[in-house]
Amino acid sequence: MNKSTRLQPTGGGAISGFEGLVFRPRADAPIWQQIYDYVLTLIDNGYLQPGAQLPGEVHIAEKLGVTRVTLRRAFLQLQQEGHLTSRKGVGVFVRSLPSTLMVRDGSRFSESLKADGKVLTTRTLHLAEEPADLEIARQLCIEPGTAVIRLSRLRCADGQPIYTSTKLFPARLLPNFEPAYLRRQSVTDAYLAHGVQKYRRLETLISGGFATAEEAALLQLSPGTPVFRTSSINENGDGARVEWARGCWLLTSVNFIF
Amino acid sequence: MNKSTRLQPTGGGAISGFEGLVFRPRADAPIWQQIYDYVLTLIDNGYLQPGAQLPGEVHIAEKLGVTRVTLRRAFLQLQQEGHLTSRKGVGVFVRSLPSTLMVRDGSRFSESLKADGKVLTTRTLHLAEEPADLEIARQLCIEPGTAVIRLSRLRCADGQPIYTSTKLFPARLLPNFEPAYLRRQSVTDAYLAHGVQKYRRLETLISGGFATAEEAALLQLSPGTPVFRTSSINENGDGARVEWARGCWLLTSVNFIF
DNA sequence: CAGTGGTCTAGACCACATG
DNA sequence: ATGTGGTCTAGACCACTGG
Repeated sequence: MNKSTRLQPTGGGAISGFEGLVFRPRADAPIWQQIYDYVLTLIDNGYLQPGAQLPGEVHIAEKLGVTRVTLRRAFLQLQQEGHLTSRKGVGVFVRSLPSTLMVRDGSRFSESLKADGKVLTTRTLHLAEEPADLEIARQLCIEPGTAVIRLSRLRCADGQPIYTSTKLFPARLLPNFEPAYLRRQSVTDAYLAHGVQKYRRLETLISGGFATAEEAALLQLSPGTPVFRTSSINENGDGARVEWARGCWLLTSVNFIF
Repeated sequence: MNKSTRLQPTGGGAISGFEGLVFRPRADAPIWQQIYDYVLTLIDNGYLQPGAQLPGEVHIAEKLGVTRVTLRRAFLQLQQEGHLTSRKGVGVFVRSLPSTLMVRDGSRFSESLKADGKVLTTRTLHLAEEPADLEIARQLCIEPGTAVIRLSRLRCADGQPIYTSTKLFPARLLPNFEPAYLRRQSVTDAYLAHGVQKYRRLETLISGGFATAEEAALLQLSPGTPVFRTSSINENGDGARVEWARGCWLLTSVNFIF
């Protein structure tokens, strides 16, 4: 904890519309941290609903009796933790954090994604064939240049983006992938249509990183927000590699269990 | 990527002592991001060695022709990614990122921690008996109040703190833990001394979070830096739970493989 | 066009660590 | 006593979005 700063807290007030909860700066902690706590409290207590837009920064800063710089220091942390999102020229919004999804391994993530009471939806961003580059070829144990199917998706829980994934399949093993998949946006369906009843997770790698601009846009985060990155490989019953998947997950809303 | 800002970049220069690499602000990206890149380059090229102290912020800011605020925006990101650490009243230092350790599961983390060529050291922070609280009792399947052994450690690679862990053992199963452990600071030794030859990982949970003040101090990070959190349980050959371990890892320097 | 967030400046005071 | 990082202010300009 960073101790600190003002001997005589001056400001005070409340975000317009939430006068029920007043902000009273103390002298024992940085003001931006107190604003951070204040906004979190507003969210936790339902004053700020998921998806709601906050008043403008200038307005809030004035109400709280601080500078925009100080306010934004608090917002920065809140954004990095996934509680807020901002869209330039538009506003700052509350990002409902899906109180952490449990992701069990053993099969594919998308299957084990069990969200208690949450509605999981899928958006297919990209689906096309392409030649395998060196990295893809290495992961799938095929020759570079071989045709592979690239599938990029965005998965949401209750409308909030949770993770994006890019999967790559050897086209030879799944020649009729597209129509089979598109019927219900289900990879499992596509597998079944090709007689792949069983597959097993060969290896899963979890690492940490920071959202790129594209990832941030998809997940409705600020660029630089910390994320999980996963990389996993599936084999079919014959021991052939049928899928290489990479995922990008919001750090604060997922638990992995193995 | 945030496009932006200055039409006429004014500043320019180099951090004192690294005149070999000059900082030339462009107009197509935020200055703080360019400083971020600049410092990363200095580190990558060996101008800034691990552990080295940077010149004062005022000095650097002046040299680069920016405000301290702008400089600190870059430093903030660098700290959150684990490249820099700062100690109040002392200075800013380069944190050598151990190019990501691989951590394989299946046994205990500490055993599978294979760092290519890195010297792994252990610092025992705390070792004592205590009564189990509700959470501990639940995790270890014992009665609340039963005696447990708490062991907190800090592990470093090449002197750089990588992760802290707190392990809890039922004292009944390991009555002679302390001397057996302390001989080589090895939990495995303590197990062997009690005839626990085999144990298996019952469950591992990986989540993301942000370093608390204590964690930050131990890991030499700034508070609020994103981290991995792990929680795992080990059983002995009889199916009894012998260990509940929680870990806190620097997000950017660890890969988990399962 | 007006309003929003993103960036930057130029100053200032503070707590802390060190010599 | 000095130098460090941590915090804060008051103002400004910009690019973007939407009506």
